[in-house]
Amino acid sequence: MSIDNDGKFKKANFTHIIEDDIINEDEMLKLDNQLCFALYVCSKEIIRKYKPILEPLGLTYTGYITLLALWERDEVTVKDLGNRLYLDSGTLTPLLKKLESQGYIERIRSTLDERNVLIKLTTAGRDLKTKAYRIPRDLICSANIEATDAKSLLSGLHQFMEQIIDK
Amino acid sequence: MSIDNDGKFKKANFTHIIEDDIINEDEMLKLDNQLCFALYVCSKEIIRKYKPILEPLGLTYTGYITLLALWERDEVTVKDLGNRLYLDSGTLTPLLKKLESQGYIERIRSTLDERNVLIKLTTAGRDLKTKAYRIPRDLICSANIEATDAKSLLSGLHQFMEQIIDK
DNA sequence: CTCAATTTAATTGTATACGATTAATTTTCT
DNA sequence: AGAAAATTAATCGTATACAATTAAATTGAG
Repeated sequence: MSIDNDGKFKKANFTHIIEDDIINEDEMLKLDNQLCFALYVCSKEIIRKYKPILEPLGLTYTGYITLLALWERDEVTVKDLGNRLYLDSGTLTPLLKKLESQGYIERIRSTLDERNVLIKLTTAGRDLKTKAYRIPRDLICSANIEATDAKSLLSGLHQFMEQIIDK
Repeated sequence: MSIDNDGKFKKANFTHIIEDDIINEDEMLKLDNQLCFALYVCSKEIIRKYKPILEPLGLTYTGYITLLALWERDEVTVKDLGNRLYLDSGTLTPLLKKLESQGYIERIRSTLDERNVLIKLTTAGRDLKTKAYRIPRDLICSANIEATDAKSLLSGLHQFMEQIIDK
């Protein structure tokens, strides 16, 4: 328990000691101190900036990251895709049906294990990657992102995710 | 334009020069290099961890951050709340109606300017703050978050948001 | 003073997102 | 082999989220 300037005990359940700072509980409830809120706003705002860039390709942000995953590894199950994208079948099934209707992927029930549906890029889906090369650049430009800041933030996030995921 | 080891020009539209690294466009399209995807996954996973903590109070994450905003500044318009939460009236109106039905807030059409609807905490809404004090601690605990990491990530995010918002 | 422009919240339509459940299939246990 | 358990994708219900539009009120220009 800590003792403040005038020598009185602080009530333990009203203070946290983090490094050198004492942060009281009112501070902890301020929006500016919410890590999750900052993450949430940041991701939403960037996704908004993706919108006009992805729109010419007929893609939403979720469709885009699904294709990113498939360009890395193709002919995978819905389950595998969900693990990589942190999405479940409730989200993926309608999304994949749309990408199929757009001609970017095929959904093929596996014959080896009929529980599995394999997701496979079509030629059009594979070819789309060529057009996608400009997307990261266009985003960095339109969102005014500094590459160095983005890189350090990204590595901080990866480290953080290691901590919190599956705990 | 850069020249590589064997003296040939690299195709400018296939390379980026960032600091000392040359990152080719295939790398740029990998999920692990997507800052937005990391933000998006991180915020979703943390919001998932909030769920069981907020559920006893009858709150969703959006309801929670709305109350956080109101505990800081009360009797505000929907517009003001939207500016602070980065949400528009399409999201807020139904959310605020629900918080009203739960007895946490009142929605009062302003008499000074009848376009405005003022959002005002009820006594129950103000009293809920006492129960909310434990939420940040509970989350940090259940999500296994290191306070020092969270603090540095948060400051990195605030700095980043300065860059990208309203550009 | 009056009409056009602006502002505000609500509404509508579309797209996510996830928990829970379901149906079909496969695996495991005995 | 055969029943129980586990796995997979799909479905259902609920909650976000946002762009675009609408309706009402206020402001501003002439």
